[in-house]
Amino acid sequence: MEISKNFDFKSAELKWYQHWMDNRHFESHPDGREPYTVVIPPPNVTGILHMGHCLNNTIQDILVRRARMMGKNACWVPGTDHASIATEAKVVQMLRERGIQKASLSRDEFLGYAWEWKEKYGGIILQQLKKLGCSLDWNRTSFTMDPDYYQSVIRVFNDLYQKGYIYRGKRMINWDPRAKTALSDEEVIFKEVQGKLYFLQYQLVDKEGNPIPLEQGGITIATVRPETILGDAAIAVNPTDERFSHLIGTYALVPLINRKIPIIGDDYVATDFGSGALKITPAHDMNDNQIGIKHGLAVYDILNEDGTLSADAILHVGKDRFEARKDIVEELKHAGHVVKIEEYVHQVGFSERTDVVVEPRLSLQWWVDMKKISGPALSAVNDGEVNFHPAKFKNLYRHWMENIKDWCISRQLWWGHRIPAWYDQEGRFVVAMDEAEAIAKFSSEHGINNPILKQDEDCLDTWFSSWLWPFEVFKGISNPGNKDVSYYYPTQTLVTAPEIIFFWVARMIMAGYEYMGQKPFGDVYFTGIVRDNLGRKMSKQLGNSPDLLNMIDEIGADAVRFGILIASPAGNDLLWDKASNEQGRNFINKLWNALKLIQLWKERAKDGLTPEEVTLSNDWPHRWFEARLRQVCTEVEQLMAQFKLSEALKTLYTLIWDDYCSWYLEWIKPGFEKPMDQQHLNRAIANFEILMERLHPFMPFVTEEIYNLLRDNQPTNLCVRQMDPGFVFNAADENILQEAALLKEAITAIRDARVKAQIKNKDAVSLFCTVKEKSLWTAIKELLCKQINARELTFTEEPVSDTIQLVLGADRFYIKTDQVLDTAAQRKELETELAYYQGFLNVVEKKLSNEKFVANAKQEVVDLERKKQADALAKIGLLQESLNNL
RNA sequence: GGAACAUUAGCUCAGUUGGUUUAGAGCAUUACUUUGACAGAGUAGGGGUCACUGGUUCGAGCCCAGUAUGUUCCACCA
Repeated sequence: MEISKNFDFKSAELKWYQHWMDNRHFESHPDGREPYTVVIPPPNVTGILHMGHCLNNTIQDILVRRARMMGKNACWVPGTDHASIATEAKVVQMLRERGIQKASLSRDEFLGYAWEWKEKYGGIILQQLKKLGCSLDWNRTSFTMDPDYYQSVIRVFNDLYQKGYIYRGKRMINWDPRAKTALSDEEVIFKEVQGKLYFLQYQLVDKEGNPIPLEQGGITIATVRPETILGDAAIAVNPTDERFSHLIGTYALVPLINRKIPIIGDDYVATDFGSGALKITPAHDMNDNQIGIKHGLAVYDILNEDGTLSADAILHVGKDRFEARKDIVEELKHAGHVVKIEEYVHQVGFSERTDVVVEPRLSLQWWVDMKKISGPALSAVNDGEVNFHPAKFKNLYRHWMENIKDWCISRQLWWGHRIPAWYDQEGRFVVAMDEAEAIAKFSSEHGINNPILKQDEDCLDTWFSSWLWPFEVFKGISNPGNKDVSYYYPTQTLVTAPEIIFFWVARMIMAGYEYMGQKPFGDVYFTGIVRDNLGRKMSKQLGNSPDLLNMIDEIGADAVRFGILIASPAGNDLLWDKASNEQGRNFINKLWNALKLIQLWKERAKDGLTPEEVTLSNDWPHRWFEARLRQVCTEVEQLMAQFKLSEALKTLYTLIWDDYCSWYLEWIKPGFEKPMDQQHLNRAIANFEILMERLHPFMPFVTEEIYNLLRDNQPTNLCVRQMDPGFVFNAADENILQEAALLKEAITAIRDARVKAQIKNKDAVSLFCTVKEKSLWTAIKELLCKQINARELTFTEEPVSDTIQLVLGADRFYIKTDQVLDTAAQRKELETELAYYQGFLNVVEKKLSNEKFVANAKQEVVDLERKKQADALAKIGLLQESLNNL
């Protein structure tokens, strides 16, 4: 059968993915087998595939495919996340492009557009995962706003509220003035900003408001946000600060508006920063708020939700906060309050989603009391119920969980799960599953018939739905105890990015224990962050993120999978470079060429060759390779168990490239134009099949294609071939592996000697040797001669003159050739080697002559050194002898 | 400011409880080879005071202390 020159990945990818789908190989149903369940970290419904997804999903696919081939019932659940803020922002932008303002739409109209948009563009990313070869069970595709899922989120909210774990409270939150929504702490990114520190003097007044002359002590405060003085409620000083302590109990006037505020003492104030006196603005600073509560201060909320100044500010009402800052500085200068202005670098919080400066703001929001549900989740990770890979994330997790803060779950958005709380006109509220239930509840609680209630306008934080993902994809809440959730939950492995350990992983563990009574997954594998070859994070702004789909199109999915994985050390970020794709492509080419050779042999194969026709009369190379194969399979198994996927792939790469192609196929290769023995061929094919089997989870398309061609396109599926669990390394293999090491060493050394003596490959030589293990060398001498183009191998006890002499371990070889030998070069060669061993011997003997070493070291260590010494001495002896023979 | 982790060849990394030939791999690089699966190949070589300074030990890439650099997380003193 004609084989194409190269692997045609384009047609193979289409063909095999379709074939696997047609044969329903990715579908899973509960049965008697052990399940292996993985839920995909749901990408944003609006997302498109990038390098991070590529890494993450390649890893999941490897785990799932491998489990499928190891007799497990593998189930990988796909789906998408509604991603409230990100999606709403995209819809708003789409509307703006069409000339529609969100503010002009009703909630229902807006949601109509949003759903339309979601149906059209949502889920593109899932189609893209197919290109990568991901073996997801597409029948199970979930979306966090599917009707059942939506209901479950509402149910969980109701349940937590009833348990008293959810409350409504006015608290300082991070406010995004562009998105006009609250942000959780995790959604705020602090950046270093060059700003100015303004030193402002406040007039001191007595209790009645009469000015105290400045000579007796005005008070200077320092601030980076001068506009917030309009919200000042006090000035605080440290009670131990002698400069100011006498002022505690007196008053100051806020510049420009002349509000009388008290001067209070609080040891929170640092004496060595700024002026030593701190203005307190309870509505606009987290710490000031705490101090305000402590001292019972008034609250002046000077900002509107869009970041403009409110009526409470008195001045500059309606002006943007940054405009107001500029203007107020001018006014303060004018009025003589500015003492000095210093350049100042400080950290400012920015919104992760909109990148505007976040405003700490007092606001009425819904909260989850996390301490109530975090306990089991903390001990689960501490006690190894849930294992993190790499383990270093365990510390991070513990630290966060032990200092966990309440979770602000309301978001001022329309796209998402609407908060199931209903209010009457007086602001009294009930939490219920729906409006009817709300009305009933309200009536009975407040004794009002047919109350007029209005549902909360806000939505829940996206993560408040995705924390239910591992069980709600199996309808664990909407249909409790169903067959699927009982079978598949808890899932086995979660593969995700370390950035969302708190957003998502921790919360899933909490929800798992709270609602299923057990952990959501046994292992969490944290992938690294994909960076470019300069170490920069890949991002749209930098434009350093390659177009993944283009790449797959250009070089093939298998090469891309290989490329990203080989560059991905366990537990580290990976610096990805296009060159690693090329390594993948070269590897595929190597596989393809091995296939071509096998196919060529198939055409020339004959049964029952005469002994003269069979190149190898014994099966030594097969026995060796099969031992090596078992050894590597065991290694790979161990590496996979530790989630060292990259190393597992490297190990297979070496096995295939070096052991199978470079050694094994060469060893069984018949002479030029000689027929191939069918028995040999069969074993080579069987071994090739096992290689493809073990490689398949990593590179599914090319392996499936080769496997089918090896079987001459009989209907087979590598995809669901079952790995033999008994195919593991055993001690009996050790012997032949060592023999092979000797043989390889001899071949390499003799080839090297030939090259150095400039003996052409086609010129045959004669080989003589003095060896210890004569029986071994007798068995493999034919093999050796073929590899180095020697006419024959003759055993001898005496030195052979006019030859190239080699010392290999305790054995010695003589290469006889018709060519004139360059004795000087040979001498140099031997002398270099001699010098090395003498140096080595020195080190060993130095050790052995150290009495303390001999006295203190373990006996086996000393024995080993003695053996090294003996070996080195023997080697030196042989080398010197060779030199003398020259 | 606090903490965690890292620092081994040009690059990316192994190096398992301190002794396993005077430190390994892949990629890159250099020289040579080359017509029978594969130049997208083969063979060989070069390249490292294992960040630095001390310490423990008969013995340190590995353990301890400190220093430097980097990454990440936490906090955010106005």
